[in-house]
Amino acid sequence: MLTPTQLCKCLGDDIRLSLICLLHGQGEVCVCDLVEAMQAPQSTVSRHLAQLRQCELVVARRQGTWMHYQLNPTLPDWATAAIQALVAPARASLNISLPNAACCG
Amino acid sequence: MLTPTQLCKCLGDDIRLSLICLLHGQGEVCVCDLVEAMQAPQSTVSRHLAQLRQCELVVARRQGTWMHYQLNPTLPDWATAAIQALVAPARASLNISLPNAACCG
DNA sequence: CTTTAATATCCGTATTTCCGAATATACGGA
DNA sequence: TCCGTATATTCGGAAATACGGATATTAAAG
Repeated sequence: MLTPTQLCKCLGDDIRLSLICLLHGQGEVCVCDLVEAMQAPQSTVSRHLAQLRQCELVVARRQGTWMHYQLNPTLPDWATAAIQALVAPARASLNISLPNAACCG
Repeated sequence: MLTPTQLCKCLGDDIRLSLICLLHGQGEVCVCDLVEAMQAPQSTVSRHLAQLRQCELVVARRQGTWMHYQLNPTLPDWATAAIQALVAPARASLNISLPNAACCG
């Protein structure tokens, strides 16, 4: 089960926090869009996504070769509240630009 | 200035998160009480307190040989909100027991 | 000015985390 | 079945972090 320490460890990294920001309030986003938005190597983004999945901060759905990620909609309330508090200032400090167009249908 | 990533890094450690829990809602607490509550070597507690000070999550006041720590009362609102969301579940998962009696006047 | 108590800092070591190229896997289409 | 695309995992090495005993600092007291 997710602990506060684990949540903070997960969010205590620019790439992972950026990914959470990209997913927050966005429904599903596919990996290619995340990779493009992050401007980081695919393996790096994928590794961080795996870590977020491991902590159950995000859930993934396969659609053909594409994977669609979204924030875990069943997070405990305290985690949702903490993320909610962090997203806005994180977007500002990390300069998050949402991917305007989906790479895949 | 404190960034969300920094805040999460600071809170993403059992000892530091425990210290924050011990200070939250408590006004000032002196180091000896924190060391006793943590059951960790004094140098370890002091090192983590220094890190929390560095990020400005806590402030210290010297009174003779004692140092009194408290949560920084001028944290940005988003940081206060995030900490607020985390403290209760952290207390539960980390088994935080508040020091009942102050070691120093 | 020496001693004692409280706390901070130093330092070598152990552990963890991060990176990205290379490789593997999963899937759809030809 | 073979190929190409999307994504995940592996792997070795680099960098960051954590640890705690030893030592330094600060201040009060004698």
